[in-house]
Amino acid sequence: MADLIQPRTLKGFRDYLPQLMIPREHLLEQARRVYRSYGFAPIDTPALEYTEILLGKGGEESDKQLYRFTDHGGRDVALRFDLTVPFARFAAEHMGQLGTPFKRYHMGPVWRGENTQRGRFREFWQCDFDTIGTTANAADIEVVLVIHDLFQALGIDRFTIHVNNRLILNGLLEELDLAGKTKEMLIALDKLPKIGRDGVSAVMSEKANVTLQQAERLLNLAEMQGTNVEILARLGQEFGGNAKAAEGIHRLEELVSTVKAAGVPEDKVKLDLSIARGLDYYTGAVYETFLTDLPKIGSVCSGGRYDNLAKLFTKQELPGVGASLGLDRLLAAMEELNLLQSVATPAPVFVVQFDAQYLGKYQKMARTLRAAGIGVEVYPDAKKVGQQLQFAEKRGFKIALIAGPDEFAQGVWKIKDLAKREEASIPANDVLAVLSGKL
RNA sequence: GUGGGUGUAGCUCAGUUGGUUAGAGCGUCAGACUGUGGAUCUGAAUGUCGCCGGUUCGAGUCCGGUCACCCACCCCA
Repeated sequence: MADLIQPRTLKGFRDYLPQLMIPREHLLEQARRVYRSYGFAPIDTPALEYTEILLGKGGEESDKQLYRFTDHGGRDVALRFDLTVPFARFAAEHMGQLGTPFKRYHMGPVWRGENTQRGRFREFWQCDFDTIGTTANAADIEVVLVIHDLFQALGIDRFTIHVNNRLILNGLLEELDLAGKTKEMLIALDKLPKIGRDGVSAVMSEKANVTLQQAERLLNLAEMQGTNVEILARLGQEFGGNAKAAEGIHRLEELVSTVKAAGVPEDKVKLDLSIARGLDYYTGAVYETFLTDLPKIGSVCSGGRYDNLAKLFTKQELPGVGASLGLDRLLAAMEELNLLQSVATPAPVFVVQFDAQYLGKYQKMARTLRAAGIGVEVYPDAKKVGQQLQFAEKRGFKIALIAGPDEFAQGVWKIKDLAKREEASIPANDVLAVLSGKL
């Protein structure tokens, strides 16, 4: 009569049932395939790190979100809240064996103790890819290509990659003698859509003693709208005077033209001077990817360039650029947009157990097909055929194989297309070939 | 972390001004159908009304707390 423990999960932590886990694994497979196709190599790092490793990179906000505790040995430890900082530690620790440039991808769970919302969890997977050891714009450009190919591989066409370059803002701030106020300016500009020009202006003057004239120039930058070509032209006119800004503009120009030349549709990339990204370590290109049909869920793939990722851990300069796919946010978005197939089985072929006495024959056929790479499930009970077929369809099997005394006497199997409800008798030796053609 | 909203069977919801054994549809399971599944019919199971406590003769219905989810702020994937 012991009291039952209530089965439950923590806030922001979720279970994944097969209907969700099957597409989730599919996303992982596609991400892995695309990353590898560009030459990114896999790495992994521990979920738990010394707290000092994780602290002090992205400001107080991310510090507050750390799951932090003292382990059994009295060590101050924390769960990683992204894959970038652990990578910085990793790179600093192993640079000698890695060599540069080094391209890696890393997929795994991260933890953030912040408030939950739609598409915002406390445990979620990121799929990062980064190139370190080079400042070449080619690497910045490649990030866009990877993101594009990734979403294409996932069968998502309605998305836009928003691109900006912090050099432009930094250059302008430098020119306005506000280089020390970068963070305040970013935060203020970020509020533009909500509080408007005058509001931002007011915040700037209050938080950073910015004059109206200075604010005007910053706002002119942040509010810039138009096609990529128009924006680039106006940027050159208005801000090209500063060396840093000019460099940023040049990099964006090159990015836009190269991506286009590489065959990526123009409308997939949008220059957006309003995206700044809160993370302090970005210094050049920044990227955010939005789904056309669900922009409110936030960016599903973001990243940028950082001058010196590993400076906390090594004196060696380690510039890099990369981005992170928010696997679980994307999955939540796809679920909401009905982009997920509801399949509850990873195997396409179902073998009806017509009669228990033939179990050996059923399993032999199943093994033959499995050896050819086809997933096959044999039903465990010799229930009525109708029930088994109903089960098979509900689970999402594509093909059912049926054989009883009559079939075995004739040396054939019935192959049934569960969706079309058509069946045909096929000689036992041809089953593999016929199935291969159908799947 | 702050503010607002929601919380009744697996799912979508109904439950009159607090009043006897808490309902529907869908779904699930069994049977009609001992070699063939989306139809029909018959029957069945399932809820500590999120959880804890309070007010009351009596609470799903009121109050407080708590947990979870949703929305906004903040930040971000």
